[in-house]
Amino acid sequence: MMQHKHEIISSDKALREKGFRVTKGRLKLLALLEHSGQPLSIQQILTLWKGTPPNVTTLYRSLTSLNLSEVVRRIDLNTGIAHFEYTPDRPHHHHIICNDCGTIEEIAGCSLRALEKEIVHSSKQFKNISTHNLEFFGHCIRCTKI
Amino acid sequence: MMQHKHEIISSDKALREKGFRVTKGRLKLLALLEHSGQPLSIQQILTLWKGTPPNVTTLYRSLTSLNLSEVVRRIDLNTGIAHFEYTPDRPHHHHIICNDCGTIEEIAGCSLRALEKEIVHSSKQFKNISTHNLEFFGHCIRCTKI
DNA sequence: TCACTATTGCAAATTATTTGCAATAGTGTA
DNA sequence: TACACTATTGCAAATAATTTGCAATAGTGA
Repeated sequence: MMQHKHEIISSDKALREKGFRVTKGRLKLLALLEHSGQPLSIQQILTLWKGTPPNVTTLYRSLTSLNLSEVVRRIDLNTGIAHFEYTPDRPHHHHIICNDCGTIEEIAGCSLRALEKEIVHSSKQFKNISTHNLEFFGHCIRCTKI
Repeated sequence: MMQHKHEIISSDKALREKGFRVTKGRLKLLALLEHSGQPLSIQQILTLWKGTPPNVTTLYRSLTSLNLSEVVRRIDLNTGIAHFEYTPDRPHHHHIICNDCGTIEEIAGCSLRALEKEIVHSSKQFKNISTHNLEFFGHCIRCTKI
């Protein structure tokens, strides 16, 4: 309980530091994302929303602010639409997506820091890597059997 | 010269094996992608096209076929639109993209095979990874100075 | 509590991508 | 080479995702 409270407060801070306001809608959106435990698309967010959902436009704008505040991460699962996941208090990680059914599995941890250093070291144009997107694709056992 | 011819012929084969036809438009598209040496968006392809460009619809359809033939790879650079790059005779690799100006630098090689094995080993739902998308983001030196 | 400005909702505009259909062009076979 | 078969193309129109403008509303600091 207290921990949950604590997370909300830290998201607050992240937003404020970027000059964004902490609104009820954004908090509810964050709670929804945190709760789902999965990267969600805009449509999925609207479906899961309890009560009157915000306007789609608002959702896009909120997610952009949250993303810039690094409280939410925007990821691309090769589906052509954006997905968003809650990031505070969760280690950076990646996913495997089933090419057939779309099942998403989270992969614990990420060991690419060393690789980033190497890249920055040998690159001429880049001396700084802020982040990376890594997603794996394959077939889950259910879809392999079929 | 001969080498170039050779590459075209192997793309031919890849298309045919998937039951696709080798058309003039597709060959020209492949040549364009190969030549640019960069992942290109649909709009960029149209801009770079010499002579009367194909219809956008055709471009989408051709790129889909080429992608299925594994002669072209569709990648997501977090820009919201699809990018396509030529793959034959080139080792699998990734990119760094500048968050400010969009500069794309190719990173030679890819060392994720071992990681893929580990993942498959510890995953319950996935026993097979067919591919992965990995892109790094940062600021190029030009944009860092500004 | 008040003034200032970011955020929201709504309608409408963009932009990316897909679909249907008739005309055209590749491909295998004779 | 000619022919039949069917994938591909172009065009128009439909979807789908995302963005923009503007007035009303709500969060923030003083």
